[in-house]
This record gives sequence, structure tokens and C-alpha cells, in this order.
Amino acid sequence: MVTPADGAASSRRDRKKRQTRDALSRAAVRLAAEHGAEHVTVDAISEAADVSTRTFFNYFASKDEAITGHDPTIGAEFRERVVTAPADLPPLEAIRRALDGVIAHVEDDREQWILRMTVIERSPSLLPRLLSASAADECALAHVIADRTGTSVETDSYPSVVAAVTGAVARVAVTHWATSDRPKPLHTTVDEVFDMLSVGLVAPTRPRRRR
Amino acid sequence: MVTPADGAASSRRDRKKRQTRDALSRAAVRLAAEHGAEHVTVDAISEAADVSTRTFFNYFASKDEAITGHDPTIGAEFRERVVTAPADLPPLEAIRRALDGVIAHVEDDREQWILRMTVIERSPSLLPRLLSASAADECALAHVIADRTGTSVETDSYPSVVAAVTGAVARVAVTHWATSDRPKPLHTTVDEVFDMLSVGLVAPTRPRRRR
DNA sequence: CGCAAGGTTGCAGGGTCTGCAACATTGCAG
DNA sequence: CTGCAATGTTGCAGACCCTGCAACCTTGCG
Repeated sequence: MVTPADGAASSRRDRKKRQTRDALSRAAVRLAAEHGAEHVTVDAISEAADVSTRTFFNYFASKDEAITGHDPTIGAEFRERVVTAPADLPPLEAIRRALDGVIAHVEDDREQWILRMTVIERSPSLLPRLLSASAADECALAHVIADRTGTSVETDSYPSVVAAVTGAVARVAVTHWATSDRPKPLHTTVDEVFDMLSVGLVAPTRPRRRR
Repeated sequence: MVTPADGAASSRRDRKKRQTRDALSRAAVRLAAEHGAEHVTVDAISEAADVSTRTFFNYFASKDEAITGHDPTIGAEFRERVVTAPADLPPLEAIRRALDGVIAHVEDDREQWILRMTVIERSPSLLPRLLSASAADECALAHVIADRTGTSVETDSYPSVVAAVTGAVARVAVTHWATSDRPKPLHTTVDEVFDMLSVGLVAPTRPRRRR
């Protein structure tokens, strides 16, 4: 291990890298929000972040990645939390609790995420990219779930189902949270969608009392 | 109901178009399976289908689209089935039944789909493209669900959750079906994953046997 | 036959992304 | 302070993706 990948303990180099990466990502989101994602060129983003076009690609594999701003750190941290959750927790509950960490990250960067989501909403072609970012994470999560439940990713569909489903509801929660005019805390929204899952997605009971 | 507009109102022109489209799509999948998706150029695909590169783009908006081969007809048919399902069915059940139509289509083209899935598995960047194809479908499905349950896509997360989750499990089911050595019918796999949903994704009971 | 509709093609051109080699900066001794 | 090695940055060439445009050819139909 060359670098202590974890946050604070970093040299000036590492700090500058993080700084450049942030600048690029922010420029990408801002420009995309201003002009629409498909009218923003990598040149423009690099220009705004004051680095060369070539350098852009040292940080992000594609333009879309800069806009969706996938941070692999978060996924790893999340999985770590699932692994270390008490073994007697049901998988869904373990995942929901592990999501608290991710939620904190997202709420820390609230403005940025809201911008991101509006951009994505206006350029649906980006949505897949956002998912693609989490595709690897999802696969890893499936293996973690398999471990926890003594199942196999190859022979049982259960782990993959749980991974895919929780990924899907997390996305919905963030979207609703970001696009809602009067937002509840993200935490609340996430709890709501997980509750829907655990009761088997029955239709919301709106008996004769309201509406 | 197989290929409605095909035989009837098709002039030679229409037949040739369909033919070219199929040739391109098949060539794309075959070449991708042979050499890996990212090593296949549009030129090669067009060459194999014996049309010019420019013509390729008259049929598919992108290389990925040719490989994933999204057919908008299927999504529309599926939604139609959900809409016309008996109103007293729970949403999940209505969707599961409506999927029978899609399942038939996929099993009709079994070989092609298996190839597709192996290609996608080896080139994860394609997965998002496959989902992107269904992103619009998913949104439409959310509205259908909202109608059935008297909820609203804007204020309630329920419809979006159901749409996202069923999309996710459908994808898992097809993947498992296509990559399994000894495949059960797709229908069975779909039933299994939907059962997992309706019991709230509890872990399969491992210690003692049940079900 | 002749015309109109529509499919096919080549070409120009802008955008994305990668490999490579040179240059600049940083961190670390000595 | 001074080299040295590691690492980040940049320009450049080049392959590929994709689009608009105009010309060409085929088909359908009177």
C-alpha cells in the first residue's frame, strides 16, 4: 500500500488531486445545468477547471462520469458497513443502516446533488451512466449479501435481487428527495421506500379516511 | 401475438427495412460475442451486414443500441397489459402477469438473448445502455401504477418504487436465466424473484428447510 | 414511361477518448 | 542545496463515434 487512501492524512499532492477532481466535477455539473448536458464539451469543462483537456481524462473516464460524479470511496465504505453489521440483522435492515453513511455524504453535498439530479432529469441518457457507476458496486453488494445469508450468487437469485432492488429504491429515494420542492430529510425518504419493500410492495392503504 | 405489423401491411420496402435492421442487430451481437463489445466497430458491423456505415446510423442511434437491440414495441405491449389487468389485482401481481407477454418474446428469441447477456456480462458498460432503453418504459410504468393505485408520481414515491423495483428484478431474472447452465424456464425464474419481493425480501431460510 | 417518395451512400466535420512522449512539480534523501 | 525518483500535467497524433447535407438509386404508382 503506497497511500493511506483514507481522507485527512494526505500530502499536498493528494490534496491537489482531490481539489482538481472536485473542480472538474463541479464545473461539469454547473455547465451541464446551465447549457444542458449534451451541449457541454469536455474542452469547456476543462477550461472552466483550468486544466488541459487531456488532464480531464486522467480524472474521469468520460464526460458523463464527471457529471454524475461517481465516487468509488463511498461505495466501498458502504459495503464495509454492510459486512460489519450485526450478523443477526435481516439483509434489508443491514443495508438500510449501512446507507446512513452514504446519506450523510449526499446531504453534505446537497446543492451539488440537487443540481445533478435536475441535469439528469433533463438528459435521460445520463441516468444509465449513473447506474453504470453503481453496477460494479451492486455486483459486489450481491456477494456480500450472499456471504451474510449463506447463499451463492451463482445458484441463487436472492443476493442479486436484493442488491438490484436496494440499488433501485436508493436511486428513487435520491431522485424524489432532490426534485421535491419541500424536501423531507433524505433519511426519511429512504426509510419510507425501505418500508415499502419490507411489506412486499403492497399498495399504500388509503382507506376511506383521507382524500 | 407475434409481430403484428410484419406480414400484413408490409411492402417490399418495409420487409427490406426489417431485414436490414435484423441483419445489423444480429451482426452486432455476433461480432460482440466473438471479439468483445468494445473491439467491434460500427464499420465492422455495417460491413458484416453489407451496408454502409452511414446506413447503420439510419437504423440505430448508437452502436450499443444495435447490440442491446431494444424493441419499443414490447414495452408498449407490456404497459397495455398492465392497464387492462383486473383492477382488484395488487400492482405487483398485475405486473407479473403482464410480464408473461414479454417473457414469451424473450423466449422466442432465446439464442439471441443468451448471446446478448453474455456480451453484456463481459462488457458492463453495456448494461446501462440496456437499462436506458427501459428507462422511458419505467417512467411510463410508474404512471400506470399511479393510476391503478390512486397515487401520484409527483407526491408519492410508491409508483416509482414499484416501477424501479420490478424493472430491477426483471433484469436479474433474465440475466440468471440467460447465464445459467441448466436453465429453468424464464417464467419460473420470474415467478421466483417476484415471490421474494412479495414476502419483503426476507433471507431464504437456511438452517431448516422450508419452501 | 415518368414522377415522387423514400432509402442508401459518401463526405465533411465536430466531439469523445486513448497511447505516447516530453515537461513540470513534489517528496525524499544525501 | 542538490540531485533523483515518483508522479502529475500537457500536447499531439489518431482511432472511433455520430450527425447534417447533398447526391444517387430504388420502389411504388399513375
